[in-house]
Amino acid sequence: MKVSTRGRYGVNAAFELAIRFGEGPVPIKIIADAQQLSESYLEQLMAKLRKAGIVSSARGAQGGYELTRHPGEITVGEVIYAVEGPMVPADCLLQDGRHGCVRVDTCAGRIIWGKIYDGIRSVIDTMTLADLIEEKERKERSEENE
Amino acid sequence: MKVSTRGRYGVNAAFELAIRFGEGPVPIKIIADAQQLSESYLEQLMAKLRKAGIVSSARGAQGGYELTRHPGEITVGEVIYAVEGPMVPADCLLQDGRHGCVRVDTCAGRIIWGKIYDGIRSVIDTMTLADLIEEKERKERSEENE
DNA sequence: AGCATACCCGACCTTTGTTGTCAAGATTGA
DNA sequence: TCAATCTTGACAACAAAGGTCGGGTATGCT
Repeated sequence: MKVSTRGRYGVNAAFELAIRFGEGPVPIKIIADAQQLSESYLEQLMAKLRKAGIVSSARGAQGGYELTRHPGEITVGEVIYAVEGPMVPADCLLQDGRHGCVRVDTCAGRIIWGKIYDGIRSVIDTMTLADLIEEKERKERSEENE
Repeated sequence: MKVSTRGRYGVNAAFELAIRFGEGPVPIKIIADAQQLSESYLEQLMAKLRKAGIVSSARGAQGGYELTRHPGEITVGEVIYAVEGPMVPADCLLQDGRHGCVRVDTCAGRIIWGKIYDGIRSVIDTMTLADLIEEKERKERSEENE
């Protein structure tokens, strides 16, 4: 039960872009350095974010990536969904309506996975990148007072 | 963000044992048939459950597996933990106290993963195998009335 | 022209999922 | 008691998916 590295790096990268929102395109190298991960891998994630319309890219010198919308309008869920697909703990929850699991009657776990799924979504679908920035700043302030 | 097959099969198997609690050892073949998965793979999961003290095993004819405690005293979380390790969405949440992530200050995701982790645990640590049985029976009753 | 940067693609390694093979222990029936 | 049979236990082999990296190409600024 892990968030894949895609999800983790993706959120971290989006967060980095959120901090720099409004400063123009940010090259991938900057993000990779800040988050200590390889440029090659990050590129693949940025491609997914671009295809999902979350970031835009600019080639050439002074190019890079930037968010297409204000950080307050992008939820963490959107980012995760873009890089690693739905945050559903078990595939049988995905199918529509009555045609879920082949063995609905014997699959006890569905009750559990459903509850977990609801819990996860209530977190990631309501929290935006702007909220993340705010929480981080609050945390830093409280640490200064120690 | 998936529960691995280990977790899913593990919970399903434990659930099957819970239904048969008190009837003596249940051979792995019965469980594998009921859940439609291979005996070989299930054996490996049962070995983990045994090492975790959740089930006991008896060899030879009339042997099999059974729960060591009443289904009401075994949480789903225990089972999942035994077969696939902690349900922590990101490893950096695991380390103790202040020594977590090497880059605590740059890791925005910790806020998110922490909230998700709390949500998941509140589900799986409170729900027991007996609760699962009860929920399933309730579901079946409501379907009869349709 | 030259440089900085995104973009595409393929190779490799690690982890997870899955199945099969053989050994070891316990019960049953003669 | 002995042998046949049922069952778990350990381990190896393989396939599939995810993660990681590097090289080469396209594009656009200066």
